[in-house]
Amino acid sequence: MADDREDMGDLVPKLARLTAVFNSGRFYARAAELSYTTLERPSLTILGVLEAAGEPLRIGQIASSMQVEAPHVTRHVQKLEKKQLVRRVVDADDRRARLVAITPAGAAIAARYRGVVMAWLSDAITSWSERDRKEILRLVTRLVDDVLEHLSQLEEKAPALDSPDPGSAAAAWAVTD
Amino acid sequence: MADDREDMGDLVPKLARLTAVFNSGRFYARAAELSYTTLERPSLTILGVLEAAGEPLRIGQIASSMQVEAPHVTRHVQKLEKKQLVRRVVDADDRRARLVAITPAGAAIAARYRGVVMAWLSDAITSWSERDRKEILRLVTRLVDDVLEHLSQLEEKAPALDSPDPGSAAAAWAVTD
DNA sequence: TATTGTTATACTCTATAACTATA
DNA sequence: TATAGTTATAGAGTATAACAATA
Repeated sequence: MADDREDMGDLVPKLARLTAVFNSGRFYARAAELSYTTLERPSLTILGVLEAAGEPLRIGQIASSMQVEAPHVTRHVQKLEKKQLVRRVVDADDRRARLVAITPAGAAIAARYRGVVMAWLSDAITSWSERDRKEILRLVTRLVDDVLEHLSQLEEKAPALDSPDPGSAAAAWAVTD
Repeated sequence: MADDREDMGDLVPKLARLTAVFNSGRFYARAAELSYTTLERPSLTILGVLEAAGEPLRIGQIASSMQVEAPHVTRHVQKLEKKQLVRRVVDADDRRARLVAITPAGAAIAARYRGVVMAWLSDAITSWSERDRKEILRLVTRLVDDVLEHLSQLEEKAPALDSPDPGSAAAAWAVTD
């Protein structure tokens, strides 16, 4: 168990760098430019979520998928609606909610952006074997699923951690920032 | 080739979600809480970079590693210095530069934070086989290396893309946002 | 009374531009 | 003249709180 964690410890800095690259303004700016879009990053992300889902989603579902709070999604959906890249329909089953649906114009932009990133990623790993390509797709897919699953489990049973027990062993590590 | 790209297309949304999770404020807030630190995220990232490097680094090196611009690093290094989590020494070889070195207190915080993330990641994949764990470490490591390599190649030969040729085939795709 | 979403506000993150000092 | 870094400023990204409407 301790050994497992040691092994995985090497993965943390790697993932940190990977996320830094994909999340960097530089990376986004370049991909957006090649996609001929002036949309802000969260707007493009929303289009991507809707495209991947293949069906209209609620604000809450989009927020959850993006790991952000709802108001953030609301604001960008409003901008997207003005540009007619999404449209909103009242959810017949629950009239508090309104479903966000991607329009053909929105889907075109999402597909173009994804195509740019895809081509770029593909170019980055041209030297990989067929087997390694299949493996990374399988393992990253599984990692995403398990990480999200684990995260939602933590959130269910977690809220008591706001004020840690000062007498606990963990608190004894505490170091002043 | 077109097929390769199709396959990798599935990887894009997965990576997007993975990076969204690791980069989300929620995730950071939780890990920081468990690490008993009140440092801001970029400060913690800087400590992580210094810890991983194992030697003092220049501002420019840290910025490059984080994929951000130098002024951003400067500001956070100044905060870290006030808290005595890093110290700065003039580079004897080039007196324009000053090396940023992590202090024992800073290293303690970085290690604790990494430990939290590591344990959390380890818990998320407890059900994985030994083989899959080794594989994801190997493949993600390779992916990071290749992606960074490819990115730096693009930056070398890229700057001409600011104003795409309006007559090109690519520009013909252009769709108004 | 709980839940879905919106509006208002503020803070964090990051880039660009202008500047200083050394090479 | 070019490079490493800093200071100043502005804009993008996101969270929290207060509210409205429906369940």
